[in-house]
Amino acid sequence: MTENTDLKEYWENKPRLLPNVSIDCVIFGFHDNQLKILLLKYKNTEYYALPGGFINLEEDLSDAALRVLEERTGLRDIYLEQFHVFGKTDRRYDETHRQIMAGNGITMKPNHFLMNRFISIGYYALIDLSKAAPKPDGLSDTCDWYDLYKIPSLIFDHNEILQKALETLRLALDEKLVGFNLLPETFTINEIQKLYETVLNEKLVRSNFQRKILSLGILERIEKKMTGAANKAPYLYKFIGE
Amino acid sequence: MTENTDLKEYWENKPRLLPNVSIDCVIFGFHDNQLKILLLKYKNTEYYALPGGFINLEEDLSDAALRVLEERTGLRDIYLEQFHVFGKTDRRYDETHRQIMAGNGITMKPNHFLMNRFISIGYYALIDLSKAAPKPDGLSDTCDWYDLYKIPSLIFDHNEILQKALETLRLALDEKLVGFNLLPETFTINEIQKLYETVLNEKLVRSNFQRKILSLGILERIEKKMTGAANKAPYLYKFIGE
DNA sequence: GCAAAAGTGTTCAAAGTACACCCATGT
DNA sequence: ACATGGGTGTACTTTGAACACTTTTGC
Repeated sequence: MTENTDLKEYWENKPRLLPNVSIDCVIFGFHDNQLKILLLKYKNTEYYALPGGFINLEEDLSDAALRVLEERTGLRDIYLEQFHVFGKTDRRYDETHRQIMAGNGITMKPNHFLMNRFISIGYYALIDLSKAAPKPDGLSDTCDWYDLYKIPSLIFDHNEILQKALETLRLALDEKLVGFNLLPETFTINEIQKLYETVLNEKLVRSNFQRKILSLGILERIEKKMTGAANKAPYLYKFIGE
Repeated sequence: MTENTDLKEYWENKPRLLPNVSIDCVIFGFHDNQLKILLLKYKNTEYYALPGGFINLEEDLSDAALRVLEERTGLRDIYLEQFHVFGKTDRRYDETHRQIMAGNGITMKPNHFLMNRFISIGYYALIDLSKAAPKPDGLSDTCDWYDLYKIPSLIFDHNEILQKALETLRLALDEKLVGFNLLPETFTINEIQKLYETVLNEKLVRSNFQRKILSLGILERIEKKMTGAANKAPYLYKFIGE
């Protein structure tokens, strides 16, 4: 049985899933002083979407979110936070689903389980972009990073979901920084500052930021980092206890 | 057709609801310097529960929460906030459901829609207890206020849901105070302070609280309130623009 | 020495805390 | 008058923003 036969079988029948509920993951990745978002593009369409999935009948909600994240990035043990449930009655996108499936050579019966209203539970994650290995799902042909401030138009209400995730992230940045997998093992204060500036989309005062971030008491100073540049070498830091 | 026949019919068949999803409402009410919670007690059982409900197929999630609130309190246009989704696989309470139904003379078929895993979306509301007219639902015989710090053991994971709601409320108190319907039309600063102290479960310094709450810029001073007590009369306040 | 970036110090303002004092009210 | 609770003032501490100064590095 080829992989494609599996895929057709899966989508043409009603899988053993929690009906009418989906998960959407806003996966933030940081690199090159840019905050990026992981998006899928469905085969033979111009439809971009957040990585998402469904919940198996015997699967915790949070595990389902972790699974979606792992399937798309290969990463495990990642900090994931639930931020909102989107539940308007007009979350029903029969025609778009039909086109996505058509792009994969799959014909949907009128009573297909996707032909229904769905509520979607939003999760967000923050990762070190360089550690991820993005992988499209069966229906999409690309799974790539997009600059947060150059996001294409997304299917369904995914632009709204992304916006809400970003708001939540901005409010939670300080408290959640420890659990984040957004930075490499060791890093300079300047790198964290760039991260903050990118997430908040505003410039911060270097000297004050330094004190503020150190005062959180979550950083441990390691050795200096000789960059080869004609200036004072910054210290490297890591999160305490890691 | 008697009302009881309707009830039996409703619960013995699969109603047109979003399957496997429920709503639970943590309804906080303030009165007599006490923070209370609205709880149901199911007929002919010792089971206490948060007011809850299901989502009609053609109903927004937030409207469903508002409807549950109105059905139990008679109140409309109330501030409601979604705070968490509870989605563990063990949220499946066949035996308890069976007993609740049995208490109402209803026999559940083995494939009844409640005999399944449910995820539950938590909402919380804050109301002026004296404005509410609690009304049991069809399956319960009481719908009453319980002191927050004397909560009985609740069914399912409702104690956990309540705890999470309280944590969210404590963090959001300042920002959400305006939208709250937790106080009467007009009130004294002391009444708000009692509210804060009850919610936070700690004593606050009177003089400082006064300034802090006034500095929020959301209160408008009305006339004095002659209490008849042997002390200076406090001013009454109302929320600006109400 | 000089430019560039890192690290530290200084100053001022805002916000939060502790506590004292005065004011109004009914007995 | 005085006890009681409401309202305001004052002094101190903490937090945070603005900006100057010093240190380190490679050319």
